[in-house]
Amino acid sequence: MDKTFEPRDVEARWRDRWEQTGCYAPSGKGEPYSIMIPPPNVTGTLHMGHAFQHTVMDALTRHARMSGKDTLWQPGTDHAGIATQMVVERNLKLAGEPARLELGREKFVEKVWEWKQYSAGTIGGQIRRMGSSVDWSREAFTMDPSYSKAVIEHFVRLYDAGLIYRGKRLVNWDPVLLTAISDLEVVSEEENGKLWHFRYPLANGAKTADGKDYIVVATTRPETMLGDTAVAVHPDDERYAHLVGKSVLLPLTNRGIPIVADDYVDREFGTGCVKITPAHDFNDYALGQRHGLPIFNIFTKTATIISSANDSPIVDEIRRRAEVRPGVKSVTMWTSVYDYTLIPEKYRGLDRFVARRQIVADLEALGLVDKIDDHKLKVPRGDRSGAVVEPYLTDQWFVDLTRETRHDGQPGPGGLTAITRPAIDAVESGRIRFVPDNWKTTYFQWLHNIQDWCISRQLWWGHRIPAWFDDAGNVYVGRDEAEVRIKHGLAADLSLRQDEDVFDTWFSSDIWPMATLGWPEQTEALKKWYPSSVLVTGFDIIFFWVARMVMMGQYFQNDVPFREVYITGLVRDPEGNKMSKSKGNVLDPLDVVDGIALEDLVKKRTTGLMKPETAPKIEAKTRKDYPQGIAAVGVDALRFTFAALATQGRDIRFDAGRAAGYRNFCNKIWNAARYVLMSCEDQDCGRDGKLPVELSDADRWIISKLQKLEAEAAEHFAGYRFDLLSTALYQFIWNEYCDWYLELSKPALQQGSAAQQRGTRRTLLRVLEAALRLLHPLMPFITEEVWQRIAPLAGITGDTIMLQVYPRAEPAKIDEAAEADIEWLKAFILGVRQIRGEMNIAPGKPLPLLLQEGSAEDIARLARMRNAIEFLARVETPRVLEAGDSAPQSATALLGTARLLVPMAGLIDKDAELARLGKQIAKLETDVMKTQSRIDNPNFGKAPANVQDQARQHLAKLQAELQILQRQSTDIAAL
RNA sequence: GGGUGCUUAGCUCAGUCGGUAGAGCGUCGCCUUUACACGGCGUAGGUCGGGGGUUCGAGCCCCUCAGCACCCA
Repeated sequence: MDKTFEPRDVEARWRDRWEQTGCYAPSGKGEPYSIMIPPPNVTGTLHMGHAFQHTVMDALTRHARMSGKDTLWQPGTDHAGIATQMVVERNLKLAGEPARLELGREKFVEKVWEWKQYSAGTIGGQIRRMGSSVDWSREAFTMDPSYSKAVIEHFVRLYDAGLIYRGKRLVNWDPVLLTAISDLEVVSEEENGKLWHFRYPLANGAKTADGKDYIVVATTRPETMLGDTAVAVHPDDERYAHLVGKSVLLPLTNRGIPIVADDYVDREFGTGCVKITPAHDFNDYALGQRHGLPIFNIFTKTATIISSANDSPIVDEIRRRAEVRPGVKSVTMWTSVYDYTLIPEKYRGLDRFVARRQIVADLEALGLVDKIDDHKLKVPRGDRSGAVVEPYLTDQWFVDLTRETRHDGQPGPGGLTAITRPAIDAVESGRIRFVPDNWKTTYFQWLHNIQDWCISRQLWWGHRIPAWFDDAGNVYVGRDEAEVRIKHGLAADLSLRQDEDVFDTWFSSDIWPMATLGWPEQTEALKKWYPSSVLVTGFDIIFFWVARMVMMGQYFQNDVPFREVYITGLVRDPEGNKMSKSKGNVLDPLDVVDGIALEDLVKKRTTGLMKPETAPKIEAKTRKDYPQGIAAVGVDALRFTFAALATQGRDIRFDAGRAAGYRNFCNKIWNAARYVLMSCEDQDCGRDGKLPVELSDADRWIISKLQKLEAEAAEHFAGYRFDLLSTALYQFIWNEYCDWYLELSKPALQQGSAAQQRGTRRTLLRVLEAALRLLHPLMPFITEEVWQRIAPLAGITGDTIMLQVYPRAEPAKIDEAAEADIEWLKAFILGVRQIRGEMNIAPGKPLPLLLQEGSAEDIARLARMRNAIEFLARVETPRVLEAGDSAPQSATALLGTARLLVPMAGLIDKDAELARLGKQIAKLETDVMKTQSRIDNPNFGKAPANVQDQARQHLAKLQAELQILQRQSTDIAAL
């Protein structure tokens, strides 16, 4: 074996072999266990967050597999409609190729497919390199033909059940990407703006209470005034009560619009008068609905002012279905107006922000601007484009999630009953458990305030909506055009055109746990692995994805899609910022694995930026965070780092130093294995059991400790405590096995009998072999590599550690006596080391040593473990002092009630020993004081008896120790 | 405005049933001892965000204040 662990070689050796020999595929035996990968977007490459979650999933998968379960980790990728479409559009631009609209739909979609092949390949490569044991034979993609069929199927079934409707509604419109987006894709942040106060002249000679012939409305969006269809005041507002029912003359347009009363109006805000633009504001829309106001759309889909009859999607007058909804005061006939001639010519065709400036200027010229205040407001922007989102009236498809009964009046449950409530119930009833538990409140909160889900997107990349229109505007839904014609009895020559739009991506990934297993067919795989065992994902997609999978799983399979949801934290940069390409603080997990020079990292982070001007800042931060670049740590160390940082419900700051520390841990394991091999190869390791084997205290101690570790590992897997798991493994391997057991094995192998040597070798091998299996789910590569060499010597056969059984504790092997013996031994050796270390005595120099006031047990232990003590403490044979013996002046260490004495003659400086004792005495004195005052508390008698006893015993012990040290100090001082 | 977290050693974080605080990294000293310098041995470092309460006893439970983060409206 090499002297240092070289991860690259080892990883390369195993990852292909595991995959090719079918180790990743389900065994077909045992209890089913499955994890569905949250399909990464085919937008590029995996980031640290993926690597983290994949580490967790792979650990769970390997653990389940080793525990004998029929384990499936289902891989795949998501087409990620809008995100991927944007990536491809940008690539076309960078390559100087024709833009999307120039190419046309068919050619463009071909380009996206090319990109998908590339991106999925990159992602697959990354997943493979990380050692993730997914079943590649089942790899899925949300746009695969079979998957697409399932997407269509679930839409048609929901539609047929009256749970999907098409409606003209205000949606969040992205005027750059030209598509509707869902509420979840809008990010609102506070920005500095203005609050304009405009004077709207009263019509027909009406006057305000204080005699003015105008009222003042306040607005943050002056340009929308062209679409105003009312002014609203609060019904209880005395200032305006007499004006309700009267009209104002809308400036610039000279349209008369009514003054209405509605308690939506906040009397305290602005002037208490609000201009109402139902077509361009969600609140105004609702108000307009209540008051039967016309909806006057003034924008084209690129958010310029309409200028011709073809600009708006609203092409004819519509009549709102009479519908009673909560909050609707009256049912009114409701009319939408489209008439570009109502807009003064000078504004037609202007961009919304240009129009704003023009309108303010024109009102100013007319003396109608009352005042302009600075104002902070929440500006809604599309999370992809960053453009200000426009509430916009368009035809879209919705999933009903809010109605008790069907939207169309047919008998049957509505979405609230059929979809939303069962999803709430799945978690409320405990059939799905969130880990950590408190995420369920987030889940409930969203579901209790849910809106209908707009599932159509005006994109080209995605599943095209299976709806067809005839020339009369009738809509027919079916699995394909042929089915539609049959289902609705349409003539073969009736011309039908399919809806141009595609589904929201989440309206395809919502069936991921079912469709990847073959749904709608009730396949064997579906029967076996649905529900999946656990979903591992981030809290940021609880709404987008988790809740929606629960909805669809409950609806279609009448069962939850997963039994547990383990919510991971987000991986952040060293300062705690979210990692994002635009911030330039992303890390490629493989750059941590392979290492990267500072200059390369800077280059990687500053090329291809959306905003090239941010490059200097990004460069500075990168140089600050990683002044030496990043050292290669290998896959195992990176995985272990993620596990160690995976504390419950907390985001994790990635710390390259920590990863380097775990690389050292790998090296430690490697060298421990080297030592074990050197000690055991070509030796009698007690394998055949024919010759006598004798286990020492140390052997029984480490075996006992191993049992406790195994029990702990089981517990931590069950509780998803990968942080505690990794700490326990690290402690055991480094601080018990390497620091103590390996050292103890040295004297045993040098000086022990044949039977003792056999016992030691067997224990060295068996404990290491078990530790490797325990560690394997977190560190697959190094454990496999080492196991291949160790296992045969331990008498274990098998092709791979992957398919070995995960160690389980055997309580019978717990040996408290041996543990106590070794704890005593450690204390003994530490006492001597402490003196040696603090007195600066060379480590190799053998010391004389006396044991004073040792109990019978101390003396027996000393006799039994003398070899180990002499070897590890580097002492001459310790001499036991009898009761009457006088001791020379010595440096002292306490060992329970006994004392270890290192004679000072020629070794130890008087002052140094006094200083050392002084420190220990000071510490003991404060401890004594603390404990004493606790006992002296007059009410301490109320504490349970055992606690009192414990405290008194503790005090007595401290006092005894203190006394010994004080006496010692006085004696030495007197020299 | 509503909700969820967080604040513990220089840094990053554990801390289970309330019993008197731990780890890794870093610091400082000694050591090229035959598994490992990606190492060994030793050492220092804490008013557990502030205040109040419950309790024999609070990092942990309750109240309150401050700061930070995120989610929803």
